[in-house]
Formats: sequence, C-alpha cells, structure tokens
Amino acid sequence: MNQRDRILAAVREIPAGRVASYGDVARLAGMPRGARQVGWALASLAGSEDEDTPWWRVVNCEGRFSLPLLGALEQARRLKAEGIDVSDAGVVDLPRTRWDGEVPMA
DNA sequence: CAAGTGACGTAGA
DNA sequence: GTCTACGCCACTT
Repeated sequence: MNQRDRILAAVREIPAGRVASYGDVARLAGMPRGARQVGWALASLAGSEDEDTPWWRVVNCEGRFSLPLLGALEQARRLKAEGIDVSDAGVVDLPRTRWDGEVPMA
C-alpha cells in the first residue's frame, strides 16, 4: 500500500454531501503533515477516468479550490450536484459541510 | 546528495 | 479582505 493509495482510500471514505480539507485527508491517511502529498495524489487523478475517488470533495483549509480555474469549475459543478452549497466565489461553507472524519452523521 | 517545485497549513502583518 | 514567510513531505531535475 503506497502512501498515494492510502490518501485515495481516505478520500473514498468521504461521504457524499460532505467535504474534507487536504489536512484532514492527510491525517486520515496517516500523514499529519502530508497535506501537500494529498494534493499530489489527487493531481495524479486529475484528467484520469478514476470515478471511484471523489477528489472533488477535497478542498483546502479555507473551503476554497486550489485547482486551476478549469479544474475548480469542474469541482464546483460536482459538489453542487451532491447538494453541497458553493458560493459564486467558489467557496464551500466548511463549518456546515466539513466532514469530521469516520463519523459522518454523528 | 542538493535544489527546485507543488491541487497545503499555520501564523503574522 | 489581502499578501508574505516558513514548515511540511514526496517527486523531479
């Protein structure tokens, strides 16, 4: 199991309708300081046909998209499709939609 | 091995 | 609200 796979596994744990920050995903993957690696792992999915990994549910600590414009648009589109409210500025309301981790509806 | 780079995070101005 | 600086870890050169 590579670190990349652990990250992707953590991302797949994010329930629909919720989002998690890079730091959160990194923590779940066992890399408290590996937020950048999360981005790296997700970047390898970009453009991929990997529909099993909801990379679009991953945002930065501010609930904003760190992707290039085009990718951010795609992400915002998918998030809205899941019922996540995304402002026109492309910001997610973290306090409301952020996933605490492993306990979605607790 | 060293340096540069990146879909990040935190703290300070 | 904005931007800068530094720390972080994996990858590439």
